[in-house]
Amino acid sequence: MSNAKVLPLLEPEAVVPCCPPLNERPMSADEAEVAAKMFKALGDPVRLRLFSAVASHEGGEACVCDISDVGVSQPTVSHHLKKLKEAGLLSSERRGTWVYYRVEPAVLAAMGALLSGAGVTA
Amino acid sequence: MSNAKVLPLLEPEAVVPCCPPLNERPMSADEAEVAAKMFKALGDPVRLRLFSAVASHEGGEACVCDISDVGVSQPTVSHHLKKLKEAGLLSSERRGTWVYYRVEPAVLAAMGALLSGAGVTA
DNA sequence: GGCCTGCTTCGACATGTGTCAACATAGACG
DNA sequence: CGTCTATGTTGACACATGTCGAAGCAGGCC
Repeated sequence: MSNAKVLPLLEPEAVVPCCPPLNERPMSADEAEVAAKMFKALGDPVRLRLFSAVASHEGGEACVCDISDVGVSQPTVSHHLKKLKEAGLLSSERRGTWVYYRVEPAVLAAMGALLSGAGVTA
Repeated sequence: MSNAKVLPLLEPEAVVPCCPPLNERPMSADEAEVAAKMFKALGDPVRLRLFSAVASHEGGEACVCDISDVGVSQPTVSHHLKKLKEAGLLSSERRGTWVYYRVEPAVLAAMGALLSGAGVTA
């Protein structure tokens, strides 16, 4: 565990191109599968609060200890953070004693792109 | 397709003020409860496809018969449309033999506002 | 080394959710 | 009025999900 940490090094091209805006064309089954995962990740109140806590925290990252005051047990907090990480919305990094979570801007942008304009056009 | 299209005429006051952007401040439990409902509604692939089909349809509305080709049975389509309606994302109106569903722009705007900027700031 | 703190994983449980077949309802059309 | 088509509702069932307590792992500190 002491050797190099293999970082993703996500290039700007790697921005999730998941899908066109919702109102551009009917979504394909595959697109919907991908996009629904992201929405579902934010479809739980506890996860939404955790995510918001991380997103609004200084520097865009927060230690678990800083955000675990959402009314559920600590294992549950960990469970939800894992879900958010699996959905690509958060990334985590251990720094000494604490584990820090950070928002993944690319995925957020993708979701925003999905919604933006969806109610505007006809 | 030959009859009149009744446009929504929603007043601007009706915009759902559900919550601040995700990165502005940690969400309260109540806010998260409300917002999570909307995300959860789009957190299913079938619902996402149905919604996208309505949103991308001409005039922003579509008859059930136009969008029910998503690979599940008709009752299931009806069930999901009901869920989307309960979440405030769609509204329905019976016109003669057919029922037309239409996107609710205000809620879409609210969701977009939640996400917009969430990955941009720090 | 031994312990203490922070976080994750495991096992179990209750509840929620997606799905379908069968039935019910609403208009249109004869 | 009877029937046909288009949607919605009900009941049932399998599966996913949220939650917790207990145990495990990682790293700092004495």
